[in-house]
Amino acid sequence: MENTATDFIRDIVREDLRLGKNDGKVQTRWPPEPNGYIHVGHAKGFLLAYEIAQEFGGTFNLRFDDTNPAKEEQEFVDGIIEDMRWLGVDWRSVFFASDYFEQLYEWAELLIEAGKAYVCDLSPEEVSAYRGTAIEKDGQVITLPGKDSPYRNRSPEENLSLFRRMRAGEFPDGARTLRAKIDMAHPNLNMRDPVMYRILRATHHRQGDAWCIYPTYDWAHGQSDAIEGVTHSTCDLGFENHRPLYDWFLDQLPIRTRPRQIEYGRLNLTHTVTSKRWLRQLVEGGHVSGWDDPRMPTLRGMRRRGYTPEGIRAFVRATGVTKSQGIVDAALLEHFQRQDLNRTSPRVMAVLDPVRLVVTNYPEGEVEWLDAVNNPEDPSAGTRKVPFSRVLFIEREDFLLDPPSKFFRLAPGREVRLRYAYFVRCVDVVQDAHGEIIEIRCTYDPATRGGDAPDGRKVKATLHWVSAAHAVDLEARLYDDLFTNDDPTEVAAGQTWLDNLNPSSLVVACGKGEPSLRDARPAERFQFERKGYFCLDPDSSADRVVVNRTVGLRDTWAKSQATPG
RNA sequence: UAGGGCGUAGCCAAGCGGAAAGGCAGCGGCCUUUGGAGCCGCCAUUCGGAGGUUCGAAUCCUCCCGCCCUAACCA
Repeated sequence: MENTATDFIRDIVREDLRLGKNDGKVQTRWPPEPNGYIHVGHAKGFLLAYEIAQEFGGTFNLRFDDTNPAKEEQEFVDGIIEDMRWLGVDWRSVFFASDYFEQLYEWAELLIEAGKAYVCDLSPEEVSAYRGTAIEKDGQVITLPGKDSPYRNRSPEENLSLFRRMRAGEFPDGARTLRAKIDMAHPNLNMRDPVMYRILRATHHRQGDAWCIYPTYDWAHGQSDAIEGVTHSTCDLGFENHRPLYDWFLDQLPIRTRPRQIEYGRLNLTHTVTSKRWLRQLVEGGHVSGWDDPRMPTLRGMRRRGYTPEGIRAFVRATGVTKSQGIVDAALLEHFQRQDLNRTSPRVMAVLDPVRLVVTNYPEGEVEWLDAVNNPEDPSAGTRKVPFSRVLFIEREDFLLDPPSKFFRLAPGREVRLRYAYFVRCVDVVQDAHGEIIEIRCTYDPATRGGDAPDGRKVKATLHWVSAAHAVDLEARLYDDLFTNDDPTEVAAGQTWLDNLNPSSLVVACGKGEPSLRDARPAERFQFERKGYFCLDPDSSADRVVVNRTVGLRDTWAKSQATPG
């Protein structure tokens, strides 16, 4: 794979290698919690870890961070694996933090025996108060120094006994915790005797009811990295101030390898949200059709929309790896999608807003099968036959009764080319009682068959079209930004972030497509000439063709119309 | 408030003491049987601000300003 990318994390890996750390090995991992489906932001995370392992001849593993049975489900582990595979990522092994519960438990006893952990009977509110959690005072937020828990000085023997009874299920949920004995005055709140175990009776998706105490993230994460032999443990900036704790735990344990946590800024995209909490609300609130709604930034949403794995990877790569927190313009994602789709998508003609065009001097009942190029970017894609006949459909917006000067398309008396077919000249227009155009009447020049005029005359426009008698009906789902503003988390006074939803993020059009579309398979991608990239939706059936617009073509004409002047 | 981070063009982002890469967006033009694609050109006298060190600073030092994160028995 061609990837000369470099960034501060790769610099660290390179330097560690140069210094001979970790016996010259590189091992990375990606540790999702199986509590939802993954999105582009996650893709940045695992692509980074995966590609680093590849570039440095190392190992990449997938590990599910399943330490909270209350939120996790098998459905999501399956979904995450499926989505990662689709993006083209693979791994040496799939691990589960829950497989380390016994080891973690033993290590916890080790800490207790060393006087480094204790069982605490404080309630969550009390823990928070003793910790010196920030409070508001005189309009100012202040942080108080922490106070020792009254249970902090229990003997190792008593702690061990209590901890074993916790595991044995002798106490109710939430009654006690095991806490690390670090420093209640530490400026980093994470170091003020963090909780290592909580009592929680919930059925774990893999462990069933084997446990009623569960390790917290902090007590499980670094240890899992160490057990697996991870050398470089990447995560997002949100975990920066957990690093001292990550290191502290590792310092107490008899481990053979020493993982290093490195944080990077997460990927945010304009006009969408990338937070499982918000995405879940969109799904559960019915604002989208599901986790795979084509407007969702989830990998399955993007897949259904027709985005290509290559395009997504190129996009993620282009955004770089830094510690700054930015919002990347969604136009960059679209750019990489168009770039990939342009060279790979077969072209097809489809009309999204059809209006009848009758070629008055073309023989009734006659059909010609004309040659059309499948992909001008790829000669090996070959050609296909497209039927031409007397009655056609063209795009309603390609005709104007009274065109402005810059409008090159069809108008009364004007001649244009029908792609791969003939030059036609508009000779008449039929309107209904409301002035709505119901039929455009043209004559064609038989000498221009294929689209070239032997006399060398030029036309200013080439239109796409379909033969009415041969057309397949299309339900075209046209997507726009899910949210109207760049950053949907910015909420106007008196509103919620849901008020930022774009009411026209989905528009359904009833179109007409060339007959080859009848044989399309779900997920198959096309370029509808002059309109955009589309793919077949799984909602399609034998008598219904449903397509999703992945992304439109760049349209400088529409743009110039949108901003007159 | 404390602790941890971050500030280079509209958006990402290189740069690490010798004198502002690149991509996206935008704007012109060429070309075109997709107003697509492609091609060419333009787009930061300046790097959050102010001082200082230096022959020389986006890069080093000092102070200031702004923004973000954390303060769950979530991850």
